[in-house]
Amino acid sequence: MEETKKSLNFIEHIIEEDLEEGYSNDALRFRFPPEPNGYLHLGHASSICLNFGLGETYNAPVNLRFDDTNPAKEEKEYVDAIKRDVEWMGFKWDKECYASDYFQELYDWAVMLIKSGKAYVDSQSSEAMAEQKGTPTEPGVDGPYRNRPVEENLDLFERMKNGEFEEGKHVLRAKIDMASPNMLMRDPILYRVLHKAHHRTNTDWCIYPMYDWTHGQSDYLEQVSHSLCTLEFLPHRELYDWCLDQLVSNNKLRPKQREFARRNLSHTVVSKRKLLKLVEEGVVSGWDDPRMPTISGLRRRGYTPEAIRNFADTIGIAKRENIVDVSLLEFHVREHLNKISPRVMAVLNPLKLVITNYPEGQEEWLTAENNPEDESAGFREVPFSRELYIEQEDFREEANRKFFRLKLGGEVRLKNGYIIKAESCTKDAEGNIIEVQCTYDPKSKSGSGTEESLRKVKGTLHWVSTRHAFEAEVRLYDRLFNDENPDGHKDKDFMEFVNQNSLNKITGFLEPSLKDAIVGDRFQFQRLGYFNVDKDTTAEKLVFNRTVTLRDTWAKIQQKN
RNA sequence: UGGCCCAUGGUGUAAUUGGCAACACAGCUGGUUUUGGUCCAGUCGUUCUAGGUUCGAGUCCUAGUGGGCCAACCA
Repeated sequence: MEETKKSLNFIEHIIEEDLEEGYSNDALRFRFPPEPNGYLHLGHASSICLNFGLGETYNAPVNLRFDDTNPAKEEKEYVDAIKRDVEWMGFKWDKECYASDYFQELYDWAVMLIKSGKAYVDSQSSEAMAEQKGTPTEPGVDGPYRNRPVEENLDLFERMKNGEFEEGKHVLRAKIDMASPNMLMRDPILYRVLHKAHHRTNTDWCIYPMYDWTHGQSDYLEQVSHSLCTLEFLPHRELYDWCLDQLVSNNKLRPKQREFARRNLSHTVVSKRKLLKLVEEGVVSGWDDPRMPTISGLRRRGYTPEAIRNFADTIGIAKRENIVDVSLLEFHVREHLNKISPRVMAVLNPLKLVITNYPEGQEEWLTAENNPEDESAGFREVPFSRELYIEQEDFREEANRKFFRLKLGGEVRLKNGYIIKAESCTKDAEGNIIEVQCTYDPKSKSGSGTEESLRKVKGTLHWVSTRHAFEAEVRLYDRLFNDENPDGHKDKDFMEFVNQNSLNKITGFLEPSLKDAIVGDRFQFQRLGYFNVDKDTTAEKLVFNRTVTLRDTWAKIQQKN
């Protein structure tokens, strides 16, 4: 099969260039390096697809590396959740790595740095150091400890490691240039004292390396060829390279850091800090609340890994600011779910429909196609009887020609069943329609092949038999934020845009075949949308999440009028 | 009042590296359809501005404009 030439993103161009300039394909290695301080979200999904995707196209290994240098924020719970999410996405990492595995090397390298006069122990307060650091427009000035003798630095650093000092008393700083136009080069802190247990090294260490003294070295130790991160790390690149300069040897590969723009999604936030706030303030039920843009939330909502990967591939990667429209994500779930979801009938806003010429007490089982997109999906039987539920929105006493549904005197087909005609309706004291009476054409049965069954009527309705249907909880979701860019307002906090009606729990009436559904099962409720079974399901009650609605042209027509 | 990064339709990304601006989504029109779904066809619309180099510029240069990042013992 001729494959159309795929266009490359700018990262792939860089790699192609490296390959042309003599990089061996065997030297390619990537990594996905999350900090285990929260759950992965759609932004991470993009990065995962980028790195692991590169691994697949170049047949190169990809490490999963936990950037765990801050025990104050990191937990094993997050490590486990991250591994689960990456696996669910369908990717296999080569090595499972931890920055904390390199603490000894990092310490040794720091000692080496001190010995060569390129690092010193600073004993000032953080305020004093901040003051000397200057501002983006003004150079910094040297601090009083900058020229501390090597022996004294060595002694103090060792005692920091031995736990002789409390937090904040001393730090180890690189000696670079307090006047550099790049703030990060103004003698960055390399090590700080933290008397906290680490989820892996426990209390073995009480000094912890900073990000900049860890990331490049970790890449180097793992021989990662291309270290990809988001744009806000661009200013760190100079420091990344400075750190590598201190320790790379000629016969080993020198990693390259390259930066891409993080993906923003409209009507949501993708920042661990902000997602954490939604969880802590109880706006959502947890990190895996189906409204969350986390991978675990999307999974619970009924999204498939394929949908997310296709989405990530479609939006690609670049260097400019962006807000990707959620409709693109929704397109990809629908596209996949349409292919794989069995069709079923469920009524969410029931209106009783009585077929007056259908014998009382009679029932029959009609044959229904499971998935018109998949011949192998087969057929099932659905029960039909005199009393049915249809959707309230599917009946009007009067309506114009654009309304393809049931109206008095009008005809409609009941999906997989008969053509019916509405004759009358009953109202309660407030004037609400509570029942519709209709007649059916016994010869019009679907699939019977009779002349009547072949008749074209404009509308087809889904339905359930009142006697056979069973109740289930159905959770309908709306976007979590009313604003397209909730954290894009300087004067307003993103929390102000939280949609108060993002969750609507209702009771639905489902066809009996659904009784055996188990957690995670996905269905298309015909004419309504895609739904999956939520983990809150119990032996007594099934709970469904609406993953996404079907495309709804009728809703658009109505909006216009 | 500094340094760095970025600028292509409503959205996201491409453009054989200087050679006919393309793909997907969204929107709109129509067709098919026992899901107002799917599918099919059509349509809409773009290189931030001003100069320059060139036979030729989205691509290179200069200036401007707009947006972003940088002053955590976070990553």
